[in-house]
Amino acid sequence: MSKHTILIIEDEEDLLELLEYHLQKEGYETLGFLSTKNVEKCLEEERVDMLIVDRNLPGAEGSEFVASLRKKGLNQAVIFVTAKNSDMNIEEGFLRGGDDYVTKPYNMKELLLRIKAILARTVPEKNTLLLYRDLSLDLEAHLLHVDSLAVELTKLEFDLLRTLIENKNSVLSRNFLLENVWKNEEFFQDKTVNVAINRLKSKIDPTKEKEYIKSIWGVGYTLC
Amino acid sequence: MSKHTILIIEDEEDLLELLEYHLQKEGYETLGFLSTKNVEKCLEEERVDMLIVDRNLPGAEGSEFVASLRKKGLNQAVIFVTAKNSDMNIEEGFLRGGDDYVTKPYNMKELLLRIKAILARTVPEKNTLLLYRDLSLDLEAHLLHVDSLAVELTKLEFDLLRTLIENKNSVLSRNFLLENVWKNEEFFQDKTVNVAINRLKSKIDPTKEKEYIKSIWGVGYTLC
DNA sequence: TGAAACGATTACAATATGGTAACATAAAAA
DNA sequence: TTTTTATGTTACCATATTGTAATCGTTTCA
Repeated sequence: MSKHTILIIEDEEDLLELLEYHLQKEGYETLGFLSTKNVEKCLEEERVDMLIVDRNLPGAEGSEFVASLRKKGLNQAVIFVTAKNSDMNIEEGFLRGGDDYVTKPYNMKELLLRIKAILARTVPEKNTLLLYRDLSLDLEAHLLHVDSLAVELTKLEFDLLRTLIENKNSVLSRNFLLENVWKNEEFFQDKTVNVAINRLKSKIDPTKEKEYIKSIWGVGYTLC
Repeated sequence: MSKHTILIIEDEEDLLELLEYHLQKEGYETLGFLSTKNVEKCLEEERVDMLIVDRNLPGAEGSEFVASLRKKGLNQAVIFVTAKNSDMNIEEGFLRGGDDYVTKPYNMKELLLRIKAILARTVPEKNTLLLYRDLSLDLEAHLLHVDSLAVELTKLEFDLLRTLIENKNSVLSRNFLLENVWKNEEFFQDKTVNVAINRLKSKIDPTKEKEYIKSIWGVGYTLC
């Protein structure tokens, strides 16, 4: 799963760095800005999941800036950060399209928790993609793309390829595969695996140019 | 548009009344409880859009109660209200499925703003249509338009199509559908789904030209 | 080098799964 | 009440999938 990206506008350089440090430690991508300059362009070019905006910015008021972005279709969640904490200002922030409001000095742990809670609500969960070379297996949609070209697999072939990718650094014995893909190793024979592997190979690589699956003599199969 | 309904669990009776008063003044329906007793039953029977929960409840810990509800499938947003404000407790609240955390004594205006912001994110707008290709599902009016032509669906067919559209990027197993559309997966058989899908298909695409619904052999159904 | 063991490939048959129509029953409408 | 509608079940047929066996090719090792 790819990382969430958080765009931050904060004019105090030290604070921006500190915030970016903590967010990156939590596994987020960050895009830091010291002013609203270039932010719009960045939003057009990058996929951004959330914004953290200081209201006190040089030359612009953070919540007004966000309000103008909202008018242009910004849909991502926004957390306002500010030293101001009078009722009036909090209200303005929410009315101009804020999703949360944190006042300085803020507790970093709390801010991180708020970010996490809001992202959980606003960013739709990505489908789990299993990747291997130019293969991309979408477990939800039950879809395989080979070099971004859709290829149809049967349930057995799909499960087999998934097991191979999930264990891409091991050689899988026929017994292991019978246990994990067929679920009943005693009922079938080793040859069954051979044939299934073969069918899978011919679907994901009909011209036999790419050699995804290698057989290890006397041991089993593995991705190579 | 119908009112949003907010369920409140707060053991201080005065505070509960005050909160209900303000929420009602803002146009919300409220369901007040002095303890966790009967809350589960109420959630089963009433449509609730959000919960406000005090963490300090007689005989139960609010966030533990919410965590247990989440396990049973509660999906609505929860705001915790509490006098506690140590980091540790805020963290617990978020980890147990809270969407926001407000400490007493709280500013009523701010709480109302937070409620509004969260509802805007979590409750799908009633008037929005669910769209898929030339299908348009109006959840309020319980109406389907196919290429702007009205088509009548039964409740079951409607729920089925809604579930398919809401999960348009996933293959849905018959069990998933029995759970989510029929609500009682154990009572019915897989074939029931086949027949229902079939009836739905013939209503939305009687000439079988458009192929909205695809069956994935051995897995389930999906929109294509 | 040659035999044995193992893997690849192909064809075929059995099985599992899905589609469809007909029927039965329960719920809603008239 | 009678009639209509909705929906679960069953039966039967069509088709996709997949195990098996037969055959051919390749590797291993004496």
